[in-house]
Amino acid sequence: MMLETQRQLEAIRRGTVTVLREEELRQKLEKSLSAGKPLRVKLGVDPTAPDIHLGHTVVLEKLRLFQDLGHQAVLIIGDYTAMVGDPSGTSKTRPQLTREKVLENAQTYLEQVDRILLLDRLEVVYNGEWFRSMTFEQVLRLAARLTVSRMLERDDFRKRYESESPIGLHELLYPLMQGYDSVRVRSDVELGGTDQTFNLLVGREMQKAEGMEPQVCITYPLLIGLDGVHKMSKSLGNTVGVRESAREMFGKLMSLADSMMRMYLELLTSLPESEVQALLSEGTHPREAKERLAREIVARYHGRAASEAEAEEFRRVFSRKELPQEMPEVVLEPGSLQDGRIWLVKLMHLAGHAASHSEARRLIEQGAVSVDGVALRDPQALIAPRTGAVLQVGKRRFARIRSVPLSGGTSP
RNA sequence: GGGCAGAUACCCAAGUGGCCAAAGGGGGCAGACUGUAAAUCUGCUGGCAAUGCCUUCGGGGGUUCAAAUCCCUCUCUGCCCA
Repeated sequence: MMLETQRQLEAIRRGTVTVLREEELRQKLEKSLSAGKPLRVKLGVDPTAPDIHLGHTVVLEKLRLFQDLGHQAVLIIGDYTAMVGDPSGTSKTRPQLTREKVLENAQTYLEQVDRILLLDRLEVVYNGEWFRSMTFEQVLRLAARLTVSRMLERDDFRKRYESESPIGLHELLYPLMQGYDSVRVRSDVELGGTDQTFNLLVGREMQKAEGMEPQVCITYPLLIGLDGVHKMSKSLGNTVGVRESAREMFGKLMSLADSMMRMYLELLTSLPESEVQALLSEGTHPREAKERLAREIVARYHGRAASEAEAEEFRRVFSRKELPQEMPEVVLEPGSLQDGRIWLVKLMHLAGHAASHSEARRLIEQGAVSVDGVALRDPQALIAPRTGAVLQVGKRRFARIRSVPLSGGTSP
């Protein structure tokens, strides 16, 4: 029993920033094991965006770890908290989502976590279940449990206050709501990113106030995004979404800064520590290590075969500078041609490789555009498209041209 | 409720009658160099078959030959007083 407790503790400790408090966790684990009663491990998510990215998956992976250890994972869908928008770590008020939007997002959210969590053993709860029917009196009583100065101690609020940017009154309620969730689901453990520390601690206080044994709070680092500087976040555009194609995922991961590799390997792959060490050692070329990392992560969402295929494709296109195996087609209707020719700028726009004609022009002037490997630098250029010709814009945007003959004709 | 300050492009921010499609920085894109890494250097970064034209400086209205810039009004934000 002692050994099992120790084993679980070690598994849980991996990758954490803080376990608060570790001694309580040990006791809870011991009690749980001897009574044969799994711990209730809470993770709250706000379905504010329909797409989840690797940054979100860090804690989800950890919740899965608890499932694997035999504990009860409780996923709270914050349909009500999403209507507030977690102020943690942000410098502005988040948009308040409508209930319909939130529920819609929640649905897609569950579809996406299915790759990570064991859904059949997951307890899913919406916090609207208890917030919806709360009376104003109850809200007031809850609100009396925290002070304004406590809130203003927080970096995020203080900065906003000092920079004279707005803080909505409702935002102050957020930690309270999250904390109350812990009371309602009687959580033994709550997981979150380091930015959640305050919210998690409020959970402890709320539970104590209700005479419950307080939850253990476990925090994990925030995954740094592709820019290598800021946390992964959709508004910063530095994300890898779990629903992106294998190709996109692979490419994005390969362009990761070297300094990010350790973090990604440790938080997103299940490679044993010894292998992680080997990959990061002098003996391994960073490109090799990164490729391994990319393969591991892509395999998680697209399967081994797709992941291997993508690795090969990547070597082909970027190391050997050959053409991709397959690429999107741009179909030219007869009507889009004049005297059998088309304006290059228009072709790029049609292929979706330039948002506007102006942008296409700029790209051409910058030498980013080629057809069949021949660079074209004249924005006025008209080209006679040959079916099968390859349009390339920049290093990574390709399209194969297909010219549709006049009706009745046969393909050349 | 009263007084004051403010809202500029993806973000921050300059501009206070024509020389403004709007300085600078960030971000992004492209080129060089590479390992589609980082760092660095260079260019671009509203739209339009384009030495010109059109739309854009919180919304609406006005003054003027001409408005991001002046006036009125509305909306939103912050500060001070109560």
